Amino acid sequence: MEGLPSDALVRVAAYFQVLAEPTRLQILNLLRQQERNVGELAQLCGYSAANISRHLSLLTQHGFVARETRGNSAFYRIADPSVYDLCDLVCGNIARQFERTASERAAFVAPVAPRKRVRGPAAR
Amino acid sequence: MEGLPSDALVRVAAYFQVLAEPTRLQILNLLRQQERNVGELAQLCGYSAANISRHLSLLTQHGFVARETRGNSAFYRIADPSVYDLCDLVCGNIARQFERTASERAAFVAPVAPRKRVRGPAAR
DNA sequence: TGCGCAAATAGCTAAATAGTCAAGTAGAAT
DNA sequence: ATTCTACTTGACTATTTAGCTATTTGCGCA
Repeated sequence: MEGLPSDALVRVAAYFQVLAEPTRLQILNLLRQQERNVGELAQLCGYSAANISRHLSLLTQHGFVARETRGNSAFYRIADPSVYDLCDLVCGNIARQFERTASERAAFVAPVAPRKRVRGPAAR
Repeated sequence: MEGLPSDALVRVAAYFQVLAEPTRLQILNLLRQQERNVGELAQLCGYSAANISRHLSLLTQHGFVARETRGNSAFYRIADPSVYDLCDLVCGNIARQFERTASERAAFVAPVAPRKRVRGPAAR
């Protein structure tokens, strides 16, 4: 994405925006296993069906999931599995950040030598 | 990211949120070439230095960029190049979406056979 | 034809946030 | 020391949006 025109950046940002919401990530996670209808997803997520329906609408618009109406339910399934690769990449980055901050914290904590516990009376 | 606990989803969502903003993507794009100070970035982006400074603060907090003060300027550079892999992946997905919608559009337009232009008088 | 259920939408509220300008802060240079 | 410059932060506004409840739509079925 070297020299992207500004409206391309807008589009990429919109794509990220769809994924920038815990409830939508949870939905994607649930659909990883199997397709689900709105009511099931609502119950599993612990939100109203109206809310989940909106999220699903957004996910559909952006091509993350696909809708199929069957009986009088609407079933949703993953349309683009590559989103999971994306999430895995992000998880990796976050894990690295964790290590980084952990070692930074260590830089503050470590200087005081670890006290040697001798016959200590049950601490705490 | 199979069975992530809900606070992990919150963290992943926050990560995506940082990238869900055209101005921040533009900043990351600019820093791809070389490090820059706040004033330069502000001018290149066409926003106030205050605004850009805020964006840079967020990017720094999340480990995307690193700050180094030199002279009386603050220079920023990319701290985690893997963000570009992420963006490339997203660009690929968006491109595929484009093709998909293009072929869907074609399904509406194509049925009318392409008219054969015969000695046409300058159309339009 | 009308009933009943699932999903989608309308309308609302509260919270988050990108942008602004103004004020504060901290080095550099005179 | 004072001033200049660059960056940051405070305070505000406007916009977006995740959640709710209530209503409408659409399909299956009696």
